[in-house]
Amino acid sequence: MKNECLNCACVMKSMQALKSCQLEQLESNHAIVQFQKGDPIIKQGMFSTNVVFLKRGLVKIHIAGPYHEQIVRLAKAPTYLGLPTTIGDKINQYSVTAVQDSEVCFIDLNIFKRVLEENKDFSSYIILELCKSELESYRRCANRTQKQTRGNLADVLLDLSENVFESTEFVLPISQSDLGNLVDASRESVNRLLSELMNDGIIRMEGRKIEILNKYSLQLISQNG
Amino acid sequence: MKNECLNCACVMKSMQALKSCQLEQLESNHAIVQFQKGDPIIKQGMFSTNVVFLKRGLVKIHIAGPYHEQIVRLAKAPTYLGLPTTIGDKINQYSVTAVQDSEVCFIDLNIFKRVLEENKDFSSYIILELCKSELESYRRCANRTQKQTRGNLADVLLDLSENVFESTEFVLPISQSDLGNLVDASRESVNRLLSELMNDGIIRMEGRKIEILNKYSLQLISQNG
DNA sequence: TCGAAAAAGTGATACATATCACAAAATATT
DNA sequence: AATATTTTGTGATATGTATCACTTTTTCGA
Repeated sequence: MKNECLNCACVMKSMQALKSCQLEQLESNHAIVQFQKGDPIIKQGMFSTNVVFLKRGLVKIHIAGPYHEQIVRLAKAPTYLGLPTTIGDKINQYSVTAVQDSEVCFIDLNIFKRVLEENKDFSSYIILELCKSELESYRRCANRTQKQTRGNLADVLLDLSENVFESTEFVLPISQSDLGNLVDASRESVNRLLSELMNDGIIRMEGRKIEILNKYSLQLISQNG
Repeated sequence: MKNECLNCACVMKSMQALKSCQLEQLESNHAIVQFQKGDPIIKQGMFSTNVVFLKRGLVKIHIAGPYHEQIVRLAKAPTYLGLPTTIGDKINQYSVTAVQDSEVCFIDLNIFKRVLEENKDFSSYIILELCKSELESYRRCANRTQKQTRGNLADVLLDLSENVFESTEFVLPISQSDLGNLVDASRESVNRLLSELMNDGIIRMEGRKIEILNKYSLQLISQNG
């Protein structure tokens, strides 16, 4: 009987493979669940007792701000989800929702913590990831607040193209309203700015299908106001 | 010969005391340095090879945004400084500057990492801190971007009063210009809003000395626009 | 397949806040 | 003590974006 965890990125990403006894602990205390586009995976305000690992798919990480929902970022598989909110607080401090059909592995928090304690390399890896992720969150926040919407929108389009879909042509995984929540703007502003980008021949849009025609212009817009 | 680290909050904060051999490792690989108000402690863009622990004083953590410097937050002793930027990247991704005379302990990163690996409780503690800090940074970002300046300014004043100085009367540790960098507003706006708070009898100001006259009003302003 | 709900498109208007341009005050610096 | 530099105070103006109010289109569920 082969151990399912053995080839899972959850483990692979931690450079040093876990010992087989640790693998077994994970194996017997995890659950793999399928989620459909739109399904909530982690819900802010609920108890969290599981570490969540995204095996396949794309999700949005979002938090209830003082006035509206803010999308912190999109995350694509393979990656841990909600490590901070699972370890940092018994109650989820943010939500995670599938924006594409996704496959998720739930790992019992206590087991995860035990493996973390038993395996130095694994815990070093997790500490490193947490540090990087916090750095990233500082940078994101500085950009969001200082750039104006046009620049942030350009950033999102570039990120989707380069990192998420790795193509100049892709289908927007979220609504314009959510795009607004991701760049701290209203749905209407996003719409107007997208139209503008179309009129300027920088992108082509048909429904949610987007093609980036002029990446260089987008980069300029991202950098300047 | 007593070990200086023994009673330092750097160690104390990690619930379980370190073993004496670990204490000795820290003892022989740390350096305590005094900083004056205005002195840079960590500089963005420079190599980082030390974990930094703030023993005494008050600092600002700031990052160069696309257009101007942004103050991520103020941090008061005792606390680790720049764990994410020290562990997460060889090059500092943000700066830390003393805003009051401060005392800082530099610990060699390799030693720190070794102790981290050798002591489960310590590494659990650090992981927990990192998670909490990331949660906090999400929350802060959502507030900053969604609230308008008046509310953010009220937040800062409340935070200074309640958490930093623990008094309704205190001396502003930073300039109005920096206050602007902390609430994502221009120096002029901050100035006008402070005047407004004075005229409304919510605070009293004489130079940088501030007294909060009506905490409840400030809380209201923090919550509403 | 039809009706309802959600998403997208677009004009008019309002407003918070940036920016510019100075003057006055307070702090450093030599 | 004298001078330079930083900080603060305040008006006038410009502008990016939110908000409101509607229509059209697309998507979804019964």
